[in-house]
Amino acid sequence: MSTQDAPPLGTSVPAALTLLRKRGERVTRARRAVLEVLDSTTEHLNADEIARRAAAKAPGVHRATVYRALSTLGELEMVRHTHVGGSAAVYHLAVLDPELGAEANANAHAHVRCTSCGIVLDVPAETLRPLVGRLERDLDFHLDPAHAALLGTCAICRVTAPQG
Amino acid sequence: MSTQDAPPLGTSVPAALTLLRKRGERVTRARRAVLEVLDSTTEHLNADEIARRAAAKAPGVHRATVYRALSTLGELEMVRHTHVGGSAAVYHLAVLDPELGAEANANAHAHVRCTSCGIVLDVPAETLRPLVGRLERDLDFHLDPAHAALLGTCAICRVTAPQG
DNA sequence: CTGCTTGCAAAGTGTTTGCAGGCCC
DNA sequence: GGGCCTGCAAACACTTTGCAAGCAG
Repeated sequence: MSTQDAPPLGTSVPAALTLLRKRGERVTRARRAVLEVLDSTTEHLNADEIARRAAAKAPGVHRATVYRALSTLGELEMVRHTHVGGSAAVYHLAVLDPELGAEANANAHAHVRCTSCGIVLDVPAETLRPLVGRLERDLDFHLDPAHAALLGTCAICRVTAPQG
Repeated sequence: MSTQDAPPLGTSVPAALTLLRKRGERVTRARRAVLEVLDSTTEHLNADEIARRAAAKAPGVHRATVYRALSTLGELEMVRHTHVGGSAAVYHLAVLDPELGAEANANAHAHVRCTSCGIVLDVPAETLRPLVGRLERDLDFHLDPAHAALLGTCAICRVTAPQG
């Protein structure tokens, strides 16, 4: 539907593990489980939910370990997270292309979240591009559009509870 | 510098208290202190810092009370808050015009925050307007540009620590 | 007086960290 | 086998809440 297909679910883990090893990082049960969880969905999962699902795949994996794994994978730019309002950060797999490395973020997108119902909507990176350019020029500020969600009210909630 | 002057510091409290009473809310020591703190600066203060300063003006004012006051004032649209990454929300006085009510938000602005040094920069509402319109059209989503800060890297940090 | 607000303490989220032991390479 | 990772528990930062007393209107 877009110019670039979303990566097929459940196919990125082997490449991710290879990349991990290539970077001198260890491949552990916990890290594999986290990657599998992230690779199995397109949802916006928070650390707690990732921990729950990871523990289902690899019993005993601890929440703290999931946080550490997400942190490590984040530093390696294999996983990205988004802060969404005041609540828990949500994580997703970066598009991993063994050839291109972590730059192949063709599915990079920003998020907006409805403060009324909590739904998170994806916004194509292209939509944010003008703003990115503007901030670059005006403030010399390099925006990372995917790192924080903007907030507002979705169509449904606007009808349900008009600008109360 | 802009088409609209920033409101002069230290002048909004009386009007705010009047508005409070007009809405049937009580004027208390804690609420007055919070309003005075917010009215005395243009900084981006979090609840903890507001509590610290409020306690200086009105000894005994408790952090929990400050949170409650900020919440109440927020519902009345006299105070706005911004979520900035994963850290504490920052609060500021909405422009209160007794004639116009809380809509007179001429100084409304969005924020961007440098993930490296933490500095928060203001972005004029005007800069976000195209994005607001775009989301309105594309997703029927009503964006509140001031409610969450976007993240990125500021000019100084980009030089100091070039892209990772 | 009435009951909204407060102070206090405690609980609730979300996330990080110190330490001893375990597993990857 | 050496040292990175993990499990656990505890600490941490931010925010909310139950309750009895206090003050605004």
